[in-house]
Amino acid sequence: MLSSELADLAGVTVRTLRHYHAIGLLPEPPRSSGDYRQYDVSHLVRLLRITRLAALGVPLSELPAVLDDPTAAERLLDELDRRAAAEIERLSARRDSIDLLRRTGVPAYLPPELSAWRSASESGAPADMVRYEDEQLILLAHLLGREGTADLAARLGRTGEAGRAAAEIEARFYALDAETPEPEVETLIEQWLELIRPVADTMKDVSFRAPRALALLEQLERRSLNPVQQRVMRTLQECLEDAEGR
Amino acid sequence: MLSSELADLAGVTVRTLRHYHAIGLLPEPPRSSGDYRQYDVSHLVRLLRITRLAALGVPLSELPAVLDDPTAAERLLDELDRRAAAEIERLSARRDSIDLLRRTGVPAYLPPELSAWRSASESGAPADMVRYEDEQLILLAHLLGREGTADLAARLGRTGEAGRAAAEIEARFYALDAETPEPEVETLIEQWLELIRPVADTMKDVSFRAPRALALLEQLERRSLNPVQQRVMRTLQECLEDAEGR
DNA sequence: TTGCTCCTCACGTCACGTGAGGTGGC
DNA sequence: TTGCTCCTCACGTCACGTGAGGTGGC
Repeated sequence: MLSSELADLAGVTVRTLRHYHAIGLLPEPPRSSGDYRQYDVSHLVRLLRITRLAALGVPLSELPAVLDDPTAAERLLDELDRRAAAEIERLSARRDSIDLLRRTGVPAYLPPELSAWRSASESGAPADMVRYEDEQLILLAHLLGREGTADLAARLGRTGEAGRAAAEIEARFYALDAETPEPEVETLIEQWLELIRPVADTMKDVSFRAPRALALLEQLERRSLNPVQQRVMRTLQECLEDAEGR
Repeated sequence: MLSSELADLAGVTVRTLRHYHAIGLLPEPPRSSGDYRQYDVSHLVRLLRITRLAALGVPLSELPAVLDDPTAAERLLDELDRRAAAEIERLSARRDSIDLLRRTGVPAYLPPELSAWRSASESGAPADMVRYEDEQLILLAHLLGREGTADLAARLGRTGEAGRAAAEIEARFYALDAETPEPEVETLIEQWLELIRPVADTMKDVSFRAPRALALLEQLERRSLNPVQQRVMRTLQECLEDAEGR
């Protein structure tokens, strides 16, 4: 039979046959007139043995050994099974992420676990503040790790009244600039402190994967926040540290 | 921070950073003395956005679009999910095969579904007969397809007494050669017919995936069986056809 | 001065896919 | 004579891995 017949019978492409010839897996058959390859049933059987093992995940480079020695395959099976299981694990996690992304409706480059913490885009904050918030969440989620993020999201969930209050404060924070009257800034700090104090202990409790995590988050603030906003953040932090010191 | 710090923080290799620079995904940072790249937190965030999307299965070539336009990702999610699901399906089938191979203890290049049909290796048949039987099973399983093989194995299972009888007949068949006395050949044919007749209808019933399937199986016989064995096969077939004709 | 880390090419990986350009059989 | 199928190079794919060979900072 000709190349295309063999390929069709075995469910592969003609190019695959050529490849197997090139690496010595499949013997070259005799040629007919016009240099056409004439395969017979022995080539089909050889090819089926190859595709069978390839479907198990055996690399082509291992096939010469495995085709000749059945025990060689047996030593491989455990490893192949482990790899398949690990791959399935990865792909299942991927599907879970996709599912969560769709349910939260958040952009795909964001950690969906923290989607509830995203307030800027809904409160109509300026574009650069939306961007800052997104970047902060991306950085935070990575520095916390998968478990740490899930843990924090569970402990500091943003549901109901508390969530709305936090979002409202943040909206006012994102709107701050040099024009904001000083009393308004003061009021914001006071109200924010009141909201944060009860959960400050929980925040102290989180463990980051990198020692420089807090420094990185501060660098992001310095890059994205205006002077008034940076002053507010500093003041908040000092007040919390004072409270802890006492 | 330097290349290796950034890479460690993001959980990638330095080579990956270089690759992302080369394809324009990650901007080149300024250089310090000695031509060292000096990254800052903005590069880390950009990198994390990239790895996040890459982990979802988004190809790097799509990333420039997806990073700028959140809706672009949304259109991709369905496709990515389908691909992940299909991959999982493939890998699960692979694991099932590996599991079945281990349970049957059959060489990995054989179809484990038909492992019960493999008698030559256990009955101490000559090496070329073991080989023939294996090749026949490989070819048969492929020509029947996954479902067809499972179906046939279920309907013509080789368990208990009938299985032992078949194996015994086959052992005598594999031992046939020019030295075998004619009466013994005749007896074998008669006994084999008796065993096969009740299930001949079931055999007629199977549908092959390729029209040339029977011709291929016959070609394999012609390549591997000696003249006496081929004569036995022909006689068997003629008797079954006669019985059908009546 | 000695490692250590950084740098830039540049080829390799894995299993084929995809043309380009040419020839022979129905 | 016209398609159709076969043939042989040979470069491309995808996301980096892996040296080779050289330089600068602690």
